[in-house]
Amino acid sequence: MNAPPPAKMNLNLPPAIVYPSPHMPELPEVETVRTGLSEIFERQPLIVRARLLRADIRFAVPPDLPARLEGQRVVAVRRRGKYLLIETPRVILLSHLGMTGSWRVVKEEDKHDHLYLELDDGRRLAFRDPRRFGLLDLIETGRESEHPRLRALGPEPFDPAFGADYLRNRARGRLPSVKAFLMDGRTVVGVGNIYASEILFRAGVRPQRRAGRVTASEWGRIAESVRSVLREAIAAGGSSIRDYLGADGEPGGFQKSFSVYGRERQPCPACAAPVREKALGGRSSFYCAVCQK
DNA sequence: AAGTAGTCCTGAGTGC
DNA sequence: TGCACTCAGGACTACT
Repeated sequence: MNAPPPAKMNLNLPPAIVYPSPHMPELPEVETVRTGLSEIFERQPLIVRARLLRADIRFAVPPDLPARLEGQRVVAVRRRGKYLLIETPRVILLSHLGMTGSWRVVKEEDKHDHLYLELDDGRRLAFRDPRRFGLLDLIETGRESEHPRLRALGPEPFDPAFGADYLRNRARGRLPSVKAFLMDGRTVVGVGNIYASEILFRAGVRPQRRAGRVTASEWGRIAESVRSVLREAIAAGGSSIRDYLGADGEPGGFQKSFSVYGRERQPCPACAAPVREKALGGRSSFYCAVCQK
């Protein structure tokens, strides 16, 4: 798949940069996939056959997964954080796209296809994941809140329970960086490495600030930025569903613009000072030292 | 208990 | 051209 944007590649581009999609599924991409899957499953097709091609992805896929899916009708597709829940009356197929996972309607087989769902409308849906960081599991319908992967997740960014007060209370006394704090799925779901930098740029807060030292008004801007950055990214992805889920499957036209991510040494879009890069907790982080305090 | 480091994987990019 | 090496990322596990 596409590599993340190497900054050197863009040295001569103007500040209003549009990068090729890094194609890394953060919450907006997962929501885009969810929308596409909902359309595919709109008429509640029967899964006539399920085929597990390899079970050794990030976590071992239960061997009885195909058998328990066959004969079921998909009635809904939901999202929790970056997890997708493909729901049937008896079982829920839980999937996480990891870094390189995708769901797509396929005709041709690929060596990175790990699960096929053959539907009674003749379509074949593939879970494809070259790096195998993804996850596939089954949950009994109605018991998703008990699943170990979902149980400890924090609020959705668009949930009323998420907001400035929530963040401030939770961050009290915390030593880790505000960026690591935001990326912790127990704090809030769906904020990955790319959007964490973008969110903190919009909020005017440096990523390396200790979470416990962020002020109330800064939390207000951060909470608002979490929602607005993700909302805009979802809106941008909405038109690219076919790129993710089309018959050809290649994510061609999806483009996304970033203010600071992947732009070290290039001008800040607000003040033109060079964007800085700093590793935080082993993850590359980007910020403007002038605009972010 | 909170915090940190290590781990999984493979394609793309880089350097020689 | 080919090979060795590094890097990217989410989120878990295993330490301190």
